[in-house]
Amino acid sequence: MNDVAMPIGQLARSVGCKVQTIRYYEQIGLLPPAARTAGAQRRYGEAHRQKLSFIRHARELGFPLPAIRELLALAHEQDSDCARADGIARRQLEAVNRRVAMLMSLRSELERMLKHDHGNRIRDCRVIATLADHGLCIEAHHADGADS
Amino acid sequence: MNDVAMPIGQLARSVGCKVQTIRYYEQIGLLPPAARTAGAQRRYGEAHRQKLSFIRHARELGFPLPAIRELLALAHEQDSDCARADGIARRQLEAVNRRVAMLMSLRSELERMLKHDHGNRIRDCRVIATLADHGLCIEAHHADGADS
DNA sequence: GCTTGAAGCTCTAGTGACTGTAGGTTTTAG
DNA sequence: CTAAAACCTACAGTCACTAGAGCTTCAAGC
Repeated sequence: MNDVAMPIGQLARSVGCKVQTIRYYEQIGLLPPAARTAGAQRRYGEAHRQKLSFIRHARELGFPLPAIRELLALAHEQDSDCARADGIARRQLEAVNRRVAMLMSLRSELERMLKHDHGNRIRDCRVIATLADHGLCIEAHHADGADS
Repeated sequence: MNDVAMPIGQLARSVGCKVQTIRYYEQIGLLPPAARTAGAQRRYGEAHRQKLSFIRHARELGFPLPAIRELLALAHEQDSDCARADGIARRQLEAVNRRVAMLMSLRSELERMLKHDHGNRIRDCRVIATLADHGLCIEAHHADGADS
């Protein structure tokens, strides 16, 4: 294993993210500053790789960076209570559940829009009509929080 | 019906969005500029309300603003072909399907993380462990990888 | 007609989580 | 020793809003 002295590009490839993302994480203090060569290039070891991997994995699960920051702090204090980490994950699960539910209803509406589209002219187009008239929806999706 | 001369706040409430959002849509040219009172306040009629409703509905369905812009243009030329609108909706459906699939796998991992969490100390915490070790995943979520 | 408070106005900056670009320097393979 | 790839900093841009400062206008009650 090339445990030490890994340049940033190699680290990026090894965890599947962009070089700039790593620099960004360092900039906002999510990753500790890397060691530098005489020419000021970053060099990483296994500890950094693991931490970055943790961050990326949590990001893929949809955790926002503040939550990840908290999880990282928690992971460091080995004897602290698990309940906080548990709570963060639970909140994340609830957010995921909400998003899934919303997307499923959106999907059914899109499918319905496409299935019933008989006209080949805009004035008969179900897609446009459905979007224009909220009343044509089966379900109301205007839950609350705008989601990205 | 107060068909004409509706101020921005009332319009915002009637479609369930923020006042700033409406001004933003006007600014980026998604909504045509409103009529103004002598004192330069915006006043809206039914046509504006319908257009804004269309936009909000499409946003709730996950359409990005450029796609909505295209749909609005399409809806205007009443005799153009429906295929383009259809294509946009179809692409959107595919995106929604991908997102649902991803979120479902994320959900199952989050549930697994929480279910198997027996330790009440961080060192036994499944949540932290799962995030730390990518190998504990059932499925890999790293959709695309610019890997060697 | 006058007052008052809610609602409106513009303009600017901030959000989250990156991504891209310009212009220069360092490393590394041949 | 050279040339190309990878690296560096610093800053601007993305998307779709959201928030705030500091001011003006509107509508209702008296």
